[in-house]
Amino acid sequence: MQLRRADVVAGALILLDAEGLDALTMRKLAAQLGVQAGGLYWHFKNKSALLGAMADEIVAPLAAEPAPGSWDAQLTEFGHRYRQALLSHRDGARVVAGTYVTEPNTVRGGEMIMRILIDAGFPVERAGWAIFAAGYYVLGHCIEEQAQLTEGDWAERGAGLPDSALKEAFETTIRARPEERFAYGMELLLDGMRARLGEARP
Amino acid sequence: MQLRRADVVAGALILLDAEGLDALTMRKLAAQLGVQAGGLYWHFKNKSALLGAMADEIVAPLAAEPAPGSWDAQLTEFGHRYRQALLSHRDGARVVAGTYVTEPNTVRGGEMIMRILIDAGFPVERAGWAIFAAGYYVLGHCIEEQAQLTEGDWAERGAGLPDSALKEAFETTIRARPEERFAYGMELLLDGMRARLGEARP
DNA sequence: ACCTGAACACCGTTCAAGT
DNA sequence: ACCTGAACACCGTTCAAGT
Repeated sequence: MQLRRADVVAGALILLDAEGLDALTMRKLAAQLGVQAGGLYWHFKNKSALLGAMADEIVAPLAAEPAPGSWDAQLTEFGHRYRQALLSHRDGARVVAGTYVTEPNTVRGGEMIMRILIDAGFPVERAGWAIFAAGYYVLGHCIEEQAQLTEGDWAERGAGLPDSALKEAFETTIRARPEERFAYGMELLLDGMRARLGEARP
Repeated sequence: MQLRRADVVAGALILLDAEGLDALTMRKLAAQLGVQAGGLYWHFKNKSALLGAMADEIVAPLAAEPAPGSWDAQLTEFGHRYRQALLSHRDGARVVAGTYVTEPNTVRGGEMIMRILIDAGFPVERAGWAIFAAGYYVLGHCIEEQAQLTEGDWAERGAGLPDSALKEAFETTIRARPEERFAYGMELLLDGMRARLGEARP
């Protein structure tokens, strides 16, 4: 039974979950699929093309329509859905961050978010800027969330800090419930968007 | 003449600027410093410790006091200073993103930013959350800014997209003056912080 | 069309031994 | 204290050749 492109991606995601991004090598993946390493290059031009395909798979939940509601509720929903998608695979955020995907799910998701903001009254250019900004936030947050799992306790790192407001902030931040902290940052950005929208059409 | 730790970091930053992060190897660095690869491990436990030291060097401008002014002006200043610092070395944003630094400049910078927000009236925990959020934004923005240089024209990527609101947003976003786009995202976050601060103590 | 076998040109890291 | 020499255990990628 031959290997199809989709089998390679599926196998790669299994290996990712089992061993993490740093241990995801073409050789290990090939072995798991019962194939020689070179054989993978018939399906993918190189490793980064494979990672792109994995990223698009991870981000697939973004291609679904948002529930009806106000533009800010829909945007919040997308933000949380994006986070969940990234967290659904080990090192998922790092995989997605490392690729500039123009594959189907990413594109569909991006289009829907754009439509929400534009329909809400944002000029096209500002809508793009706002969405990029929110995207950076979500990615950064999730990369750090997932780093905690891999790197053992962050408390260790905090311990390296001198006593200070920073240390206290660091520790309370790290100890915070991640969803709550994530939602706070999303709200910060949404407050900003609401303020800017108010200016645009009073 | 022997190599000191600081010489290794300085040499690494030169190599980084010349060849980029992906080409920064312990072997090339050693060759440039006139030393064997193994010799570097006397100065640094491993490559990631070296990258941490490089990150702290890159971020050194954050250790300077902000100009007197309102809390939001000071925060804006820090944001732009952070961006400039990241852009001052090739792939600087990726170097900093890949390390959780507890070294002197990072710590001092972090403490000053915390103090600004706390003095402005933010509770410690929320100040930490807000600053992490802003930090993710700046890093993400700069990583993408620097990716443009290395990856050739982004227009190429945009060309892969189907015609849509997303494509238009993508292209206008990419074509925008980076400082202007950066400032817009910073303002979004600051608007959010102002709104939250208003609630906290009316 | 899909994969093997084998090679090429690298990596980071360790560690006895030298000075 | 600081570094050499040499090895260990890997990488991603290419490509003739097989089926």
